Amino acid sequence: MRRFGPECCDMRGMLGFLILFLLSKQPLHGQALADQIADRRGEKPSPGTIYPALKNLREAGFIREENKDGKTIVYSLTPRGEGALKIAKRRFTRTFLGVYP
Amino acid sequence: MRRFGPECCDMRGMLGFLILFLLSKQPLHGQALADQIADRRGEKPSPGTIYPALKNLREAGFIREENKDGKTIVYSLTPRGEGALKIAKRRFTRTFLGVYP
DNA sequence: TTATATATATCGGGTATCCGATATATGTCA
DNA sequence: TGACATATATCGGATACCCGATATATATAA
Repeated sequence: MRRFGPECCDMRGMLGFLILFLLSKQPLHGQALADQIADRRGEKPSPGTIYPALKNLREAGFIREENKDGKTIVYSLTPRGEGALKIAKRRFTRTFLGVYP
Repeated sequence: MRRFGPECCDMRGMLGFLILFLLSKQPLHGQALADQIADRRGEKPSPGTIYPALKNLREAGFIREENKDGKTIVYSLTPRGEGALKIAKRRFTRTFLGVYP
């Protein structure tokens, strides 16, 4: 099926970026994160999507488990994650300059 | 290798969107398009990337060959492509709201 | 306690996406 | 004319990305 960018159902590479951005505004646990993404995209990422993505970001040293409160795990950005986000945002802005109305 | 979004070397799905957006501002041929993308991203998409992407968009009815001038082929948006871009831009804006500084 | 709902985790698999290499055609310059 | 650069095109291959299904653990309710 022919797709392009944000019209299609998945993010194809932008999910990690979006997660970092959302966590930079507010520490969240996995499900709350998925809910916020659902609000934006219109479709909630599946568990098989969100948890591996969080794992990758954690292994990359970009996020950490802030609060393991019983069932939930709250994630927040590490200093390294903040740096990576800053670079990514700059690149994102340059790449998509003018797309915003 | 661990990557996320626009920090990595490819766009993973955003390329078609970016092409549509650039062509909506100005009809371009393949190489000029690749050069504009290079200006934004910092890296020029390879021929094996840009031409299949254009082919997909053309087969989807989003762009057409406007001017076949000797060696170059100038592409521009069709009405259908404009409609698709409009939807995609709305979705993009919602999804990445707040990312721009 | 038992049953149910929620949160996290992982694995297998499908596929879109992109690149490198290569090929063809056209234009340009000596 | 020949040599070379540019533009387009396609193919094979690699892999990143995401989903569906499933599993485990914890919390809550009956």
